[in-house]
Amino acid sequence: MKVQSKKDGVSSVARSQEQNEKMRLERKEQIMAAALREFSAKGLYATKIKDIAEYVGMAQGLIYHYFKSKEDIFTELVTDALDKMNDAVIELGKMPLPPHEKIKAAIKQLLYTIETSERFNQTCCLINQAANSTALPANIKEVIDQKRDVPYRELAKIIAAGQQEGTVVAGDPQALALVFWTSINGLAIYKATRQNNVTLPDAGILINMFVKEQNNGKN
Amino acid sequence: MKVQSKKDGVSSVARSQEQNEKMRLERKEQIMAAALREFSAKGLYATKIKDIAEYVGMAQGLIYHYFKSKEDIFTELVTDALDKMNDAVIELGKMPLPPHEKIKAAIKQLLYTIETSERFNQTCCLINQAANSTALPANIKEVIDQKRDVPYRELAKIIAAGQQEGTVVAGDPQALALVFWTSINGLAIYKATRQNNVTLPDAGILINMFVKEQNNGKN
DNA sequence: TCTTTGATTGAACTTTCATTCAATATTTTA
DNA sequence: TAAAATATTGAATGAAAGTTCAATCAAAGA
Repeated sequence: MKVQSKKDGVSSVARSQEQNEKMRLERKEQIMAAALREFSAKGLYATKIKDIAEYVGMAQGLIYHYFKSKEDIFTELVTDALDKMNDAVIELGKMPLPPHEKIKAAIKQLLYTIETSERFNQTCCLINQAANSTALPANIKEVIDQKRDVPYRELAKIIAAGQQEGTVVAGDPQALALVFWTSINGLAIYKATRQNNVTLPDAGILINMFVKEQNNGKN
Repeated sequence: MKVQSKKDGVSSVARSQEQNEKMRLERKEQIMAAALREFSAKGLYATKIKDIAEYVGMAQGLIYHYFKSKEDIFTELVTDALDKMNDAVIELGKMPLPPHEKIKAAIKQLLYTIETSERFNQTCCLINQAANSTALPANIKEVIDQKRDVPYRELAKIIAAGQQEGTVVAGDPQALALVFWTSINGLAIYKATRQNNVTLPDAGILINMFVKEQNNGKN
């Protein structure tokens, strides 16, 4: 029975087909984590491959063993981020709750995530950069154009449903959804760029902006 | 009496001391307008001097007759933008109106500006990029660190005063100010990046988020 | 142990700019 | 009109950075 000593200290029975694949994915994940950190802080063009490689602790050239190009890393990060965000929003829509409770739950969850997850905030920065730059390669722009409107649309549906029930404040659902997401996004970015003592709004403040008062008891 | 024929078609009595200075400033203004357009869409590092020069219709080299460097243009743009924004907010604070009316006026004015001024929206994009990038040269970062908190602080004061009077919604003033500006900023950026049919929120929607209902009659 | 495969390195290659500069054109002054 | 000052051009320069590659190392299979 052969035992392999791995870099990460894990020893196991040889099973290299899968093991190799898994290690490769772990390595890619390391690179992507470093790239997210760098890209979210500096953007695609101010981030150097050298920065990412140094952060991971590998030679520049090795990056190209795992990714075709710098833009490729960026594209993969942005695609993943948008997909996860969109999946979460679609899940929210499917939850067995009345619309205003969905909104309350979303606000609480999002604020908690902003408070606790540096990675989430970095991801918001990344999406922000990607969505607001016309300088990106065409393939990234396609991905963005195709995916970035989903949260607005889904939330607008929930808001419209809540207005039907009389539990959500009046106003064009699209417009309200827009304000909702720009706020959340802005808060995440604000937090990401000043780790120190940031006063984030209490969930109640945001809930009051979207849910009618009588439906906003503490729970 | 000598008559000069100018590029811009203006003929006038020779008075070159001032005239030259004025022409120089006009030229700088042209460059800055082009640079704002490019920087706001692409960021500092994805924007090439060639892009700016082409947009103005001059040779690359000539840019350096008017500015020391690319970063210099960026710095000047960001400084001007932050100063104007801060001046406007401070003016708002001094207006002879009760706090909630200041907020209502600000929302109306800002939404109208977002609706009508492409330049304002570009400026928001520029500030957004500048404030959220750690990749900028140190001197720009100093300018930003020093100036970017003014609108939050000033608005928080107004909000706190309104709460004293019972006309503004409850919640930490800092946090409310943060939501206010992230919303405004987000809307401007949203508009800037999709010129087509964007549904901006009605002023009433935003006013209801910050001003108590009984103080929110149409006027 | 020997071979093969994949991981890793770091230097070399190449391209892309920002910036400089010598030359030219234009305007102003005398 | 001639000299001086200013504006303008576009090519040259040089540095920075993305990407490639030949060589080395490490692990796995036979």
